[in-house]
Amino acid sequence: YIRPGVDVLQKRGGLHTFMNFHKPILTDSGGFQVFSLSDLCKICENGVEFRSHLDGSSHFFSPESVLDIQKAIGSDIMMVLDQCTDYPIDEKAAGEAMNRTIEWARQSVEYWKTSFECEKQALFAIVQGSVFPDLRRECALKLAEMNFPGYAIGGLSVGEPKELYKAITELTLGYLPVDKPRYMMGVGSPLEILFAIKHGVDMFDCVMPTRIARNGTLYTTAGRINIKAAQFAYDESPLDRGCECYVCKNFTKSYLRHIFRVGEISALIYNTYHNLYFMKKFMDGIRVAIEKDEFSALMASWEAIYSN
RNA sequence: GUGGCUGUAGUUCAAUGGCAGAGCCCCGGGUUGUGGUCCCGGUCGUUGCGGGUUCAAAUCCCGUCAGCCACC
Repeated sequence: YIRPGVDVLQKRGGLHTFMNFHKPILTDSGGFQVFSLSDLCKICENGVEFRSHLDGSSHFFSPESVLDIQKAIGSDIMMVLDQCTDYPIDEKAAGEAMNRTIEWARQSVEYWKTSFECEKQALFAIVQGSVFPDLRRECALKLAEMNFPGYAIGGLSVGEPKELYKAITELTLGYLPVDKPRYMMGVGSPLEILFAIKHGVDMFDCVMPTRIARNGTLYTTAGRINIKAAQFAYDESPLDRGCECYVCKNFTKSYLRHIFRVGEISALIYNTYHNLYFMKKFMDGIRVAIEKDEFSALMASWEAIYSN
């Protein structure tokens, strides 16, 4: 919306053509940007006022307008506008954000059903309610009544304790329809993904693999490594002996450490590529294990390697 | 040859007589609904060298060495 702009994406034939990516694309509504860029946003009953970080211009997003944008750019799975809350937050404020999220979801699904080709572009709802079980239950049940094509759990992994995160995830999943995709937003680490899948989550998205890659941390089948570490200065082995990706087949840790430290752009690309390759293989491994009924064993083996 | 300026952490620089500090670098950790940002913690000193004054010197004095500038 801000850059390159809806008009560019539309004239270039939508996201799939623009990116030459011909698989399903999920787009977020901007609800999380409201949360993470809260200094530039003001929330009211009808939507959110957003100030561009590029030129300071003011824009207003409503539940309907964010769907218009996602429609125009050709999203396959659109997300409703929601209100993500910070942690910690008191129950009253969390309840207000939840009620607003529910009301916006109601408006969203109404607009979607009347103005969209529903078979072509799906719309997912987002459960809020912070760490309060009563709020999570109420939100999940009310959204479930609206019969969305899929449901997301939002507002987690924003700083709450690990045990609270686990309890709320499990509880919320229990109130969402099992015949619809259940999507955990913004998660996460390998172990968090395993935990979530164990309890029924079907979809994820997360910046973690790419962000930590850009900052020098790589996933391997032997745990996380920090390529900046001095111990790799003379290391002639690949990032991960068990990995067949382009980076592992061609470069040593010593070289990857060097190009990262001197700021070579290629280092960011290689690191990112490797971590995404790892995640793909990680997820494929989970699918195979589930098919063979070996999920528990696989989870135990990863837990022995990763501590977070 | 003469005059002047400057020498402080790996580096760029603070500290004008009173516990020698900061940024960067370096070392370690973090990053949860994308942007290299950012956050947290840590190591590092014969204050060019030698003497002197002083209770106390990076600081004042003498000498010396090095770099730079100007002039001859």
